[in-house]
Amino acid sequence: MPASGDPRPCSIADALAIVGEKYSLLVLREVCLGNGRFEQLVRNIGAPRDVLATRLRRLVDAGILQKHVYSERPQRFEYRPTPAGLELEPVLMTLMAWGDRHLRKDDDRPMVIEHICGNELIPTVTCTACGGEVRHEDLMAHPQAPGWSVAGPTAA
Amino acid sequence: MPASGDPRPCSIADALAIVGEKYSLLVLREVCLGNGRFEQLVRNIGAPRDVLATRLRRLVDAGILQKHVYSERPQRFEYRPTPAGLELEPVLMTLMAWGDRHLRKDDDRPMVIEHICGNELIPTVTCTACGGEVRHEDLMAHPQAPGWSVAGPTAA
DNA sequence: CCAGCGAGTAGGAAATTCCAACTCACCATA
DNA sequence: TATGGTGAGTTGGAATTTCCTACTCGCTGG
Repeated sequence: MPASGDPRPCSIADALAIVGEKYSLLVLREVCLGNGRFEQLVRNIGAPRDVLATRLRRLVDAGILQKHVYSERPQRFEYRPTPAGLELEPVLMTLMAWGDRHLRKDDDRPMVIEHICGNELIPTVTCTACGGEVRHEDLMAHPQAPGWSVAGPTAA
Repeated sequence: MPASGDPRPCSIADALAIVGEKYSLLVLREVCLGNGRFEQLVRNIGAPRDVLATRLRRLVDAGILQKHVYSERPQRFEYRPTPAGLELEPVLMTLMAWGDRHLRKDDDRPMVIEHICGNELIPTVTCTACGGEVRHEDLMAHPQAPGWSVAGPTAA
């Protein structure tokens, strides 16, 4: 992903420029689960080792992961999410829920997340101000910068 | 993205296999904004036309977009999100908010979304059951299928 | 001394992306 | 009826990335 190419200023594009490359979000999944060692990542994600090394460098540079030494002599590392990285976990949860709903028949979810409240986590994206669920019809886009021409129902 | 490669059964990986390719989520952004025509997509996303054509085919096949005829003779199309596609919009909003928070200094957000409640949308991912915000420390992963070995704090 | 593990690097084949140009159908004008 | 223009792609090759296998390097354990 050399040039962003995106002619619009957009935080979605910017975010994807960092975590949108192949494997990056799966790395984050593993790291959030505590499986942050290189060999674990290779095994659990199934990514080529060199690509993985590149991704890890990038995610560390971006401040999403941190390289943690879990053993001096022999020196061994583990990747852990930074606070910024942890803030992406809700994105993963939302994506997982979407996949569970739309990509699987029945209830054969490969993974269930339990929330501290005791229930299975079914994430909902809500408006912080009013608490209401975020639905397309309730949104209105207001471009703040040039480069945006919005046409449709979500227009400004 | 030929082989998923992911040796684990995982709805995050499955979802990313569909919408995780370069440009796919940007296509969804534009389409949710109502800019669903091929030429608009080319201009607004900055993707090569051939790649875009491939992505659009894939997203339609996956049931995320629908090709809509807005003019017979000359035949002209517009891509629109299906209900399944619209359910990904919260993912985009969450990603945008993350980008706004971590990738930009100050408040130079390129786009502000207004919620129907009258406030600026700041999305929060919450637990549907208890309404609490989803935070890493409050989650516990329970693998339902073989292929999972979880080590860390979020372990089962 | 030899084998083995973790964490990568190196080299080349295979697959994708990128770019510019081209097509095809149709309309508008003249 | 030629001439130009638009929308929605397709095509052909060059430039990048990915993928795969093997290799390295530091260190430990027997």
